[in-house]
Parts: sequence; C-alpha cells; structure tokens
Amino acid sequence: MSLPQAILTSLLEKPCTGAELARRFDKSLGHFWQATHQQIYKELGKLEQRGLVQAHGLAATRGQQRHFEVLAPGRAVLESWCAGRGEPRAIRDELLVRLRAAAVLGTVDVRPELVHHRALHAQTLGRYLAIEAHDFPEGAHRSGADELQHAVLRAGIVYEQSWLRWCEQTLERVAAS
Amino acid sequence: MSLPQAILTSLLEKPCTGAELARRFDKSLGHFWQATHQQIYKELGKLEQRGLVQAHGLAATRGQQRHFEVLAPGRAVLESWCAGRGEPRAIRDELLVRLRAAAVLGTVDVRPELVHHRALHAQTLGRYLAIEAHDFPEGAHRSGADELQHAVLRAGIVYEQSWLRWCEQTLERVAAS
DNA sequence: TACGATTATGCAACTTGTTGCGCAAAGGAG
DNA sequence: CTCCTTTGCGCAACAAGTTGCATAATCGTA
Repeated sequence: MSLPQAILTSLLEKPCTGAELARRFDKSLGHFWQATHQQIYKELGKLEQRGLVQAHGLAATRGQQRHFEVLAPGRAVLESWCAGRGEPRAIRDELLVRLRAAAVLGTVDVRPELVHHRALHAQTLGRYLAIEAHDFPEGAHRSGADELQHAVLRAGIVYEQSWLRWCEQTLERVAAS
Repeated sequence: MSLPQAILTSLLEKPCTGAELARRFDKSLGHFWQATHQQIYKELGKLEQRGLVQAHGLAATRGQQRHFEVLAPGRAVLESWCAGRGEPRAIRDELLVRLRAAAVLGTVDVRPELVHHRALHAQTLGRYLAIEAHDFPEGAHRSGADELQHAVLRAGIVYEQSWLRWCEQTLERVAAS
C-alpha cells in the first residue's frame, strides 16, 4: 500500500540497484514494511514508467545491474504523500483467532502457542534494543531527523514489548484456570 | 489467511446466515480480523464445497436467506488448525513509512498526522474498555473460555494503549526538536 | 396494489502480496 | 577453458482482500 513511498524514501537516502534495495529492506525498513525482491522490481518498473525514478544501467538483457535514483517529480510526489493523512491499521492477528477458536472449542491447549509467541517477541525485541543501543545511544540527539528515525524504532520496541507482556500475562491467567 | 477458521468459529458459536455473520464480524471478531460480506460469502461457498459447513435454505435463487451450520468435519478441521503454530505478523504501518520519509525529506511536519492517530487510538481504546467493563466486570471469571475471550480483548486494549502512549511520547519529542 | 427502501446474496474486476520458477552475468575451483 | 555456485533480474501463477455493482426477496407505506 505504501511500498512505492518506502522505495522512494530508501532510494532518496542512497541510490542503488534493486537487489541492494531488497537487502536494505530486510535490514532496516523491512522491520516495519516487508517486501520481497519480486515486489520491489515490479514497483521499480512502475515508478520508472511514471517518471519518478531513473535507471542508469542497460536494461537490454536480464541479469544486468540497474542503478536507480529518484528524480525531482519523485521527490515531489513523496513530499505530498508524506504530508497526507492515513488511518492506522486494525489488529489482524492469527493468534487471536486461534484463541477465540480455542475458547469456543474448549478442547485445545493454547499454552504452547503462547510460549512460542513469547519467545519470538522476546527475540525481536532484543534485536530492536540492540539497534537502539547502537544507533541511538543515551543523551540528546542532534537533528530532528534522528528524532524521527528513533521514533520509528521505538514504535517497534513498544509494539514488541506490549505483545511480550500480553503473552506473559495471558499465560499466567490461562495456567491458573 | 485465517478467515475460514474465523468463520467456522463464529458459526460454531451460533449458526446463522451470511449477512448475520458479516454483522457479527463487524461487532466482535472484526475487532481483530476484518472481512467484508463479499469475502464471507465467497469463503462460505468454499467451506460448503469442502463439506465443512452445511446450508439449509434454498440456494436456488439469489436473495434467499441461507442458514449455515458447521458439520463434524468442519469442527475437526478447526480443532487441528487451532492446535497448530503460526508466526506473529511483523508491524506494517503506513505511519512509520511516513515518519521515515519525513526524516529523509526534512521538509514535512508530521505532528498533525500524529495528533490524528492519537485521537483514533484513544477512541478505539475507549470502545474496547467499554466492552471490557460490560462483558468482563471486576472479579474472577468462571470458565477458561471466558479467560480466553478476555485475553483476546486485552490484546486489543494493550495494542491501542501502546500506540497511544507512543503517539504522545513522539509528539513531545518532535515538538521539542 | 404499486412503489421505494432495506436486506440478503452474489459476480466481476482490480490491487496487493506470495510462491515458484527461469534466465543471464560474474566469479571461483578444478 | 569448463563447470558450478552465487548474485541480479524478472516473469507467471496464485492467493487474499477491496471496490463496485447486480439481482432477488421482503417490508412498510401511500
């Protein structure tokens, strides 16, 4: 839904090839907006057609590296999108459907699944905290940009923390019953 | 992704028509798994073909009510799915892409959007808290099923609360910069 | 009874995202 | 040089979800 914008943002930070973009998605942007390389190539193609990005590199044959960069119209489009409004997404979690089903069925033990999720959330949280310690050490930040980047990371941290706590509380309560 | 299971669960609680199902989705299940009536009808058709649910009511013409109920194989399928494992979804939030873009662009004020989201999360949280006060009053619950249903609702509460707090903190920090 | 609004059902087209595969270039090992 | 693996690129088929619309019954009301 906002993949083109994510790509423009990333390319604006640093022009690169599709594959490099995919790798960067896995590392930073991908924490809160995932995309496969197929999607990225498809989207790059569209952005190129719309004249928002430009590729230098030969598109003649396959397997050739194509280096992309954002053009002025691309930046303008991103700017206007960025100033716009959007709704937050509602939760959509399989685990909650499972719990609901378990409540109705009455024959399924959900604790193993909760333990599983607790572990995964703890792991992801650990990753985020490590990034925070590394990229945003104690003390005030200089720029507003830093503040914003940190805010994005904190969203991930808060998200994982709250799920983690929820898993723990729910395990306690379900165990007690 | 888990729409068929959500439908089976809901039908198991109480058999009903497609339209009634859609209405129930809007009220309870829909808080954490949304679906339009088109999706629901489509899925009901598939479930019927697979022999997991049965419709009594004339399918001859359109506009005729069809009352659905879960068959034994349907319950079995739900049971085995429910005991299975799944991964939690990673965050995927447009707002975070916007913040990231704003950080790179450096020319956009994201505070109005943050204020907007704060209001929406506060509103949703209010709805959830009202449901909690109504359906799960103070004191211990009787059944394990109640405990599970409450856990699902608490997930929503925790989710909204953490976003709300994040919005507030981020507004403070961005304002200060 | 006829008419309009509402309710229930469903098709079709489109968008987004995933999965699986194939082809081309580059680089190292034998 | 040849073969094999890795990297970069991209198509095609599918699955999930959204949007828009069509059609049939039903119900209140003039």
